Amino acid sequence: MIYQPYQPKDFEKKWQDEWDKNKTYKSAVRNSSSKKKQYVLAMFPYPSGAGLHVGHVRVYTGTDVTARFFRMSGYDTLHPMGFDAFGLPAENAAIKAKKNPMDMVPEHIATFKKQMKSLGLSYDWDREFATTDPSYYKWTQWLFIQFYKMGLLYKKDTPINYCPVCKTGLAEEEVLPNGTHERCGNKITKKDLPQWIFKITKYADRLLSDLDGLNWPEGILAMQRNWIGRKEGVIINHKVDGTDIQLNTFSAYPAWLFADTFIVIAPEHPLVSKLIKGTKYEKDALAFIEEHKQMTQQEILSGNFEKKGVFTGKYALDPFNNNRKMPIWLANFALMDFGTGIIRCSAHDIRDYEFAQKYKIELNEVVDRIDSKIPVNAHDNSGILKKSGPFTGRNIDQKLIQDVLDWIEKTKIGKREVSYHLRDWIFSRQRYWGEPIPMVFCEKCAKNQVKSQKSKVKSEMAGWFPVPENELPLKLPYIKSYEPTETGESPLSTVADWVNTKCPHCGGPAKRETDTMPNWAGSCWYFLAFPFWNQEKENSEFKIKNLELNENWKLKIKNFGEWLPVDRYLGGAEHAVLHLLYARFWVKALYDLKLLDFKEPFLQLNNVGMILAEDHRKMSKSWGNVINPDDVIAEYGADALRIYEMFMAPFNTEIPWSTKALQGAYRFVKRVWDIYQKNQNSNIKREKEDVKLISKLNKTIRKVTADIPETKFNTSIAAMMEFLNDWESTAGVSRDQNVLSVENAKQFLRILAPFAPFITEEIWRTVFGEKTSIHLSSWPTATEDLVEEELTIPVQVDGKFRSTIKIEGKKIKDRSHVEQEAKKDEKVKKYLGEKKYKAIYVTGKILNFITN
RNA sequence: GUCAGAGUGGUGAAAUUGGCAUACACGCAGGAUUUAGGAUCCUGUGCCUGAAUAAGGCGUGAGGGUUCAAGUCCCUCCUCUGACACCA
Repeated sequence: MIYQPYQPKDFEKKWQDEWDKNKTYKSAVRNSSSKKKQYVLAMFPYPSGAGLHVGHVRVYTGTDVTARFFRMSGYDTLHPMGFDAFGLPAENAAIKAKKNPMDMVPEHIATFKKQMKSLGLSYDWDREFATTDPSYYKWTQWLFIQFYKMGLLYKKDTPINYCPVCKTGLAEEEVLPNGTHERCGNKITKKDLPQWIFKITKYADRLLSDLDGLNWPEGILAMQRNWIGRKEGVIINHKVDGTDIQLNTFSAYPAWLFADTFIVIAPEHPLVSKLIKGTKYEKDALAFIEEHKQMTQQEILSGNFEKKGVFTGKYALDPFNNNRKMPIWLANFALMDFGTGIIRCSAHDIRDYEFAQKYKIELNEVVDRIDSKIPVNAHDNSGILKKSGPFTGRNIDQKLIQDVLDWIEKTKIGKREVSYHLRDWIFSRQRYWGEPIPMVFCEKCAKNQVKSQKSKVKSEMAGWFPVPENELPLKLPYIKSYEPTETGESPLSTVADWVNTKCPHCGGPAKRETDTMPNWAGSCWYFLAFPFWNQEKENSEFKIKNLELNENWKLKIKNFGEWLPVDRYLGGAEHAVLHLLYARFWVKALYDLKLLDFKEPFLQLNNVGMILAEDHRKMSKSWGNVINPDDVIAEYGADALRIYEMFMAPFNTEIPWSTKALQGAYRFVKRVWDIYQKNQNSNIKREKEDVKLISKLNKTIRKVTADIPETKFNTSIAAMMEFLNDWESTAGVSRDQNVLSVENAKQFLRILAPFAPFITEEIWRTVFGEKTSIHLSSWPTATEDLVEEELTIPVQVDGKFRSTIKIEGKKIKDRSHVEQEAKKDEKVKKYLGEKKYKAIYVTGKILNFITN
C-alpha cells in the first residue's frame, strides 16, 4: 500500500455515519444484571443559537473519554445526552428573533447534535430528549403534583423583581448588579405577587448530612454546606413592656447574651405594625418602612448603604438582666429571612456597636477590652465574663457555652434552636417559556373550603387543585405574543381559552395557574429519565398497558433503575449550588415518596475548568475572540481538537485557548498516523520486538488506566506522547520498523481510542483489517514488566544529589551491593572521600551517604 | 469579612504522595531539507559564575521548623482566583 498523508476529512464523516448506522454506542439493556455498571453523565446543555462552544467540547470530551474507557473495560456503560431547552435565555433569544421558541429550539438542537456527532461523542442517541418535549414535561408536571400532594409546595405572596417602566416582573438574572433592568436601564422595585414555593428548607438537615458520603470536590461540598448554612443557637422570648406582644430573637453566641442592651427588628416584620400602631412614633416608622421598601436587593447586598433605624417607642424586657428595659428599634440591617427577623444587640458586635453609637443607645460590655478603642468581638468567643449573672468570672469555652444553653432551657428563658441560611425556593416564573404549573384555581371551592370548619386547607391554598393526571401533559399553548405582561403576571394569563377550564373538584368554571416552572425544573430529574428513555420501550411495554403514571413510573424504575444513581457527573462549578442542590432535593423527596430507592443522585462529581480566549478574556462575540469548534475540526480534525482540549491543562483548571498548543496536539496525531502507516509496510515479527519498548508500553497502559478514572487526561496523553517518542526513536535506531508486534501496536491504538476515536478506528480497520469497531474491543491489561536489566539509582552525599549508579534489576534489594557500587563512582568518591558515613538506602529509590 | 482553591522555567504544566525538581507540550535558538516561505526532521534550552559539551553554586511566592532527605509535612506571613456575604 502507498503511504497516505493524514487527512481526517477523508474518514471522520465515514465513521460518524458508520457508528450511527450500527448503533455502536447503544447501551446495554440493563435489568437485574449483576454486571458492574457506570453511568457517566455530563451536565446537559442549553441549546443556544450560537452552537457548541469549545468549553462544551472540553466537558463532553472528558465525559466521552471516561465513558469509552469504561465501555472498553467491560462495564455496562450509560452515556446519554439531552437538552435543557426551557428558560429565559431561549425565550429572550426568541423574542429578539421574533419567533416562537417552540419553533426555534428544534433548530438549535439539530445544530448541537450535528456538532456533537462531528466530535465523535459516543452517546446512545436512542435516549435523547429535550426538557421541552411534552412527553418529557408530562413527567415534570406529574412530579410537581406528587410534591404538591406530599405538602412540599405552597402558594404565597412574595416580592418579585419588577420594572415599573416596562411594567413587568423580572427574573434575578435580568437584574444588573447596580439594581437596574438589563434591558431598559431603569431602577427595579419589588412587587408582591403570589408565588409557588417549594419547602426545600424541610430537607436542610438531610441535604447537609448526606454530603458526607459524596465523592465531590471539597470546594463544592464547602459551598453547599455554606449555602445551607446550618447554625446552632438559641431562641429567646421577650415580653414587650405594657403590651401582650412577644418577641423572639435568635442568637448563635449564647455566651454573650448578658451584654445585650437593645433590640432591632426588620422593618417588614409583621409585628411592627402592632408595635407602633397609634403611637407618636408611628408616622416616622411608616416613613422609614416605606423608604426601606424602595431599596433594591442590590443596594442591600452591596453592603454600601447607611445603617439606619427608628425607635418604636416600645421596650422589651430582658430576661437575662432582671427584666431590664431594652429599647426596640426598626433597623434596615435586620433581615426578615434570617433567624426570627429580630435581633438582640450588644457592644460585642461591630455592626450593633456602630448603630448604638450613632443613636446613642446605652451599651454594656461583659468582657474587658483588649484594644481600648473597640469592644471584644463576640465571634471570637473568648475572654472572661463579667456582669453575667451566674456565669460571672467564667472563661468562655465550649463547656461554658453548653452550661449557658442548659441554664437558658432550665430557666425557660428560651430554647436551643437551629437556624439555616437556606431559604424556601420560589418556583414560579411569570414567563411563557417554561413548563406550565399543573394547578387549577376554583373560586367557588375556595369559598366553600374557607367557610367550612372541617376543612384543613390553609386559606392561601384554598381552591387549588392539581390537574388530573390523565390530562397530562398540560401543554404550553402555541401563541404569537408571549412577551412579559404589564401587570407582571405570566403572559399565559392573556390566553383566555387556555386559562379557563373546569374545576377538577366541582366541575364548575375555574382558572388555570398561569405561572410556569423555572429553568431548574427540567434539570432536577433528567438524569433519572435517561435509563428508561428509550422510545421502543415507551411505545410497546409501557404505552400499551396504559398504566396510571404512578404505576408506570414504578415499573420503569423497577426495570431500568439499576442504572441509577449517576456514577460520574461532570460539569462546570457554576452549578455548585443551585442545580446540584435542587436535584439532590428532588431525589430525596422522591425517596420519601418511595418513587426511588436511593438518596443521592450523583456519587462522583468532577468540575471542568473554563476555557478563556487567547487574550485571557472570556470568549464573547462582542470581543471577537470566540473559537468555533467547527472551524477547528475543519482545519485539524476532531481528534486533534479532542487531544488538545484533554491535554491543555488539568481538567478542572481555567485555561486560555492556544492555537499554537493545538498545533502540537495535531502534530502528535499526525505522527501516530505516520508510524502506523510505516508499520503497515513492514513485515512485523514478534521475535524482533524491543524489550525496552514493550516495557514502556506496559508502563503507559498502566498510567492511562489509572489516570482516566481520576480525570487526569492531560497526564494520560503526556504518557502516550512519551511512548510515541520512544517508539519512533527505537524504530529509527534499528533502521527497520520491526520493533513492535501487531498485538502490541494494537494495544497502543486501543488506549488512544477514547481520546482520538476517529484516527484509531481508521487505523484499526484499514491497517489491521479489523471487521468490528475498535471502540467495542477490550481495554488492554498491562503485563508485569519484562525484566528491566538495569535500574538507575540516584546517590546523595549528605543529602545532596551527586551521581547516579546502574544496578542490575536482580540485585536491587541487595543493600551492601548497591552501597559498594556507589562507592566505586568517581563523583561519589570525590565527595565521600575517606570519611566515616552512615548510609540510608530506600530500595530502588535512593541511596544517601551521611558523614556527619 | 467568611469559606474554598492556587502560587514551580519565557508559556501551559509534570513529579508513582517525603526520595534525581521541571516529564510532556508550546515558544525560542542553531542545524538539515527547501528557489523561498510553510510543513517536516535533528540538536539545544531553569538561573548565576565560566571560553567551556570543565567545574561549581543557586533554585518550586516569603520567612522559620521537622527530617538523612521537603514542591510535597508543620507554623507565620504575602499574593492571586472563585463562591458567599449587613447571618444576629
